Amino acid sequence: MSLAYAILVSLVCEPKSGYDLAKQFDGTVGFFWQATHQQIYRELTKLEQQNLITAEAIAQDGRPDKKVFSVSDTGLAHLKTWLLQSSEVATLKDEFLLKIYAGCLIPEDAIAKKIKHHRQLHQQQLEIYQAIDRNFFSSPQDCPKESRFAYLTLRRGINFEQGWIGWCDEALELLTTWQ
Amino acid sequence: MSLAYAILVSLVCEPKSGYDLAKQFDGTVGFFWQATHQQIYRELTKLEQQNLITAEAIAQDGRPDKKVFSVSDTGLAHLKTWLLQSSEVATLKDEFLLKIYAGCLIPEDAIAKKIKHHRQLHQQQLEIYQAIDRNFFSSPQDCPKESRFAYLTLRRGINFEQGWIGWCDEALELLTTWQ
DNA sequence: CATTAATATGCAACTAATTGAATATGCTGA
DNA sequence: TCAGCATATTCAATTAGTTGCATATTAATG
Repeated sequence: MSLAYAILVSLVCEPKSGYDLAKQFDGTVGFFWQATHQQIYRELTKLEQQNLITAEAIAQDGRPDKKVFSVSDTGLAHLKTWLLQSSEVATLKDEFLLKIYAGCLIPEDAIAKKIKHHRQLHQQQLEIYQAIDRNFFSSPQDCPKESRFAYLTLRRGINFEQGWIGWCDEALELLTTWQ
Repeated sequence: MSLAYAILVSLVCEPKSGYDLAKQFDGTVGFFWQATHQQIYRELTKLEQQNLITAEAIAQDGRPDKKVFSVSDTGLAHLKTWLLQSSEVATLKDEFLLKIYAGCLIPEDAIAKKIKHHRQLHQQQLEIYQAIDRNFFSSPQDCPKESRFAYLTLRRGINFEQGWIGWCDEALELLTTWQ
C-alpha cells in the first residue's frame, strides 16, 4: 500500500522514470523506504491505471527512451489526504537483534565480533549522512524552504546511526564486565 | 525466511505452542520481530515437516488442548549455523518519515502536531521498556547469565526510543526557528 | 443464563515482495 | 573491437504476508 505513496511523494518532488525512482529508493529515500525496480514498475502501471499519475515517453539521444511519470491532480489530492492521516510507529524486523537475543547459543567472542562489525557498518553510514549534512546544510537556520523536510529526515538518519553506535559501545562494555 | 529462525530462537529458549509464540511476537520479541498467528501456524507446519521441530499434544484442564513444539537436534544445529552467519543492517520502512519528507505539501502546524504525537508514542514505549529494566534488571552486573542477551536487546529498545524522542525535540525546535 | 473475553487452531483468498531472467541501447576503456 | 557497464523496461515463478473467516473450549461477567 505505502509503496504507492512513496512513489507519489518522490514523483511530486520531481517527475521521473521508473529507473530514476529505483535509484532514489536506493539513496536518499532509501533511508526510510526501499523497493526493487520490479516492484516499482509494477506499482507505476497500477498508479497509471488509477489515473493518479500520467506518463510521457521521452526520446533520449545516446540512451534508450524513457517514460517519465508525473503526479496528476487526482494523485496529488489523494496524496495530501494520506499525508494528513496519522501513522503508526513503524515495526522493525531486525535479524541482527534476533541473533543477539539468541546469543547464549554461540561463543561469546563470536557475539562481540558481530557487534563490532555492526558498529563499523553504522559508523560508515553515519559518515555518509554527516558528509551530506556538511555539504548541503551548512547552517540549519539558512536551510532553503524546499529542502527543510529532507533535512529533518537526514537528521533522523544521523540520530539513528549514532544511537546504534552508542548501543554497540554499551553492549561491548557489558560483555567484558560479564566475562 | 527469517520468520522460521525467529520461531526457532523462541522455541529453543522454551518449548511453546503457536498461541504462546503469537503472544511473544506481540511482546518482548516483538521489538525486533512480528508475525501474525496465521503466519506462525503455517510456519510451524513447515518446520515440523522439515523435522526441525517436534510437536507434542498437551491436554490442559480448563482450557483447549495445545500442541507444544520443541526444537529438534537438527533444528538446533540449523539455528546455530544461521546464528554464526553475518547479518546485514536491517532496512526500515517508515511511513512517518515518508510523511515528514513530504512535509511541504501540508500545513506546518499539521507537521508539528504529527511530530508531537509521535513523540508521545515513543515516550510511552520508552516507559514500558524502562519499567522492565527496573523490575528485571536492577543491576546489570548481577544480570543472570540466561537473560543477559535479552537484556542487551532491551537496552537497544531503550536506546531506540530515546533516539526518537531526541529527534522529535530537535525537529520541533527547528520548525519554530524556521517559522 | 446469555454474552463476552481469552485460549487455541486452522483454511482460503488475496496482495505484496522477492528472485531470476530476458531484452535493448549505447558509452567507455583495454 | 569486444567486453563490461550504465541506462531502461518487462515477464514469470515463487515466497511471504495480510485479511477475513471459521471453529471449539472454558472462564468470567452481568
